[in-house]
Amino acid sequence: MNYTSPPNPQAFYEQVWHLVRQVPHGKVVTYGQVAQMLPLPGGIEPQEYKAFGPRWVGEAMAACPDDVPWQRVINSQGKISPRPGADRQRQLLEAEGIPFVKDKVNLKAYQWRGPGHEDEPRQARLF
DNA sequence: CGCTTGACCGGAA
DNA sequence: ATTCCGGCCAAGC
Repeated sequence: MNYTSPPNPQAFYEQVWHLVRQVPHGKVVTYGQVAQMLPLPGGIEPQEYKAFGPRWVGEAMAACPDDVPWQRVINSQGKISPRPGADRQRQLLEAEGIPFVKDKVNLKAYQWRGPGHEDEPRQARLF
C-alpha cells in the first residue's frame, strides 16, 4: 500500500510520539522496534507494515513536536541514520552517557525494551 | 513529463 | 565487515 505514509498519518505519528516520549534518558530504540511495538494500523497488511512501518516512523520523527526525545531513535544497526543533523543527534546521546564505538551504539546494553521492564539490573544477586 | 530521493530493514552477494 | 537490492509511493525539481 502506501510507501510514503500510512492511511492516517496524523494518528500514526501521534502514536509514535507517545511511545518515544516514554523512552528513558540514556536509552535508545530503533525505528523498526517502534513500528513493531505499535498496533497494526487499520487497512494495512502485516507484510506491508513490516516493510514500510519503519520508514513511517522515520517520517514521524521528521515532524515531531519539541517535547519528543527524537535523538533516542536510531536505526537497527545501532547507528545514526545519515542526514544533515546527525552530528547533533550524536552529541545529544553522548551527553546522555551513551557511548559510541565505531559510530555505533551497543544496542545490547542501551536499547530500551519497552514499558514494563524499564531497566532492571540484569542479575543483581550472585550467591 | 521523467527521474531522484526518502530519519528503514533484512537478506544476499 | 560492507555494499546492493527489493519493497513499489509521491512530492519536488
